[in-house]
Amino acid sequence: MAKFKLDEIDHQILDMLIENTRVPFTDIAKKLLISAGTVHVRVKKMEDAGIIKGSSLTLDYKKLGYSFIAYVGVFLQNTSKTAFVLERIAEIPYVTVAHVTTGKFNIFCKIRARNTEHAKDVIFMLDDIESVYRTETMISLEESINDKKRLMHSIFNDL
Amino acid sequence: MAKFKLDEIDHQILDMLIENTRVPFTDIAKKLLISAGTVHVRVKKMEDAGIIKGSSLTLDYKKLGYSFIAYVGVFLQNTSKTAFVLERIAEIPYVTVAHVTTGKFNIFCKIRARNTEHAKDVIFMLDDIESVYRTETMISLEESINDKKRLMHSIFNDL
DNA sequence: GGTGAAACTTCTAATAA
DNA sequence: TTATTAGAAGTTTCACC
Repeated sequence: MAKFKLDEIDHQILDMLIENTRVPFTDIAKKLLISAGTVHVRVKKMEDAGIIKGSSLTLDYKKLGYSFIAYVGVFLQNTSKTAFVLERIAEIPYVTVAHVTTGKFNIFCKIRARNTEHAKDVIFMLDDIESVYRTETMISLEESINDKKRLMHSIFNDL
Repeated sequence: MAKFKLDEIDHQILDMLIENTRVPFTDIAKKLLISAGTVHVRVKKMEDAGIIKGSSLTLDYKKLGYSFIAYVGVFLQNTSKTAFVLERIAEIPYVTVAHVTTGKFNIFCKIRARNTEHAKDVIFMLDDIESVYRTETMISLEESINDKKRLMHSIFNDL
């Protein structure tokens, strides 16, 4: 898995696209004092290299009635059942992320739900999976950072 | 905080944009058998309503040399210092998400780093924050779900 | 609400440097 | 590698359903 050598121009293009994927290439070109064609070529190159995997909308889940976020640590009776349990977890749509982890838990999930009542249902679904021994829930009271752009800056200052 | 009433058309527009924000409105229009103008108006409405907060790129952090993900639970000596600690955490760029939580930990973070060595540095930075009592790290061995689209389907089937 | 077409903007690929 | 250019494609507005 190679590291790619992106120069300052690539970096700045990513920067602008991370904030808004629909920024016209012509705007990017104007700001960076290069041609729109160049922006196009570079974005394409990063897509071909797989650095840019895609793009997605940022939605306001609160406005959609889904304001409840919790993290759930899952303990398994038997670690060999990890793959099986992951498959079952993948069937619960309100589980948005699941990681196999070292440390306290075997599997670690993030869930998004309407409210505590709904979250309870989701957690029960997790508890009901065969070979899940028990779960431990951490309810998010407040989300305070989520800064992709700043991470990118750090990454680029490293390279 | 009002719930918005999105109809099936809005839902399908979001669906397509979630997968790729640069899908031309003309393509969406063709698929949904409506005019491009309508797509434009509806997207604008959802933006104005704040349901669509923005858009962002999905990058391959592995290819950028950042393959290490861990979750870190933070214990505070004094809960009243939560805001202060969050500010300090916000200064560490490799911490990509932080939540104030109920349950075991006071604050719960996700970090992204180059490797174990680098992660250790980041965790030390967390440990060094005044009034952080101790931390507990869970290293992600494997990330297995991250399906925004499926969540959206569930949300829409609810409404 | 939606449409369709016009006017405007952007994209993209080929060519040239 | 980058810039230019021109035709293709997409966006946005608006008069009219």
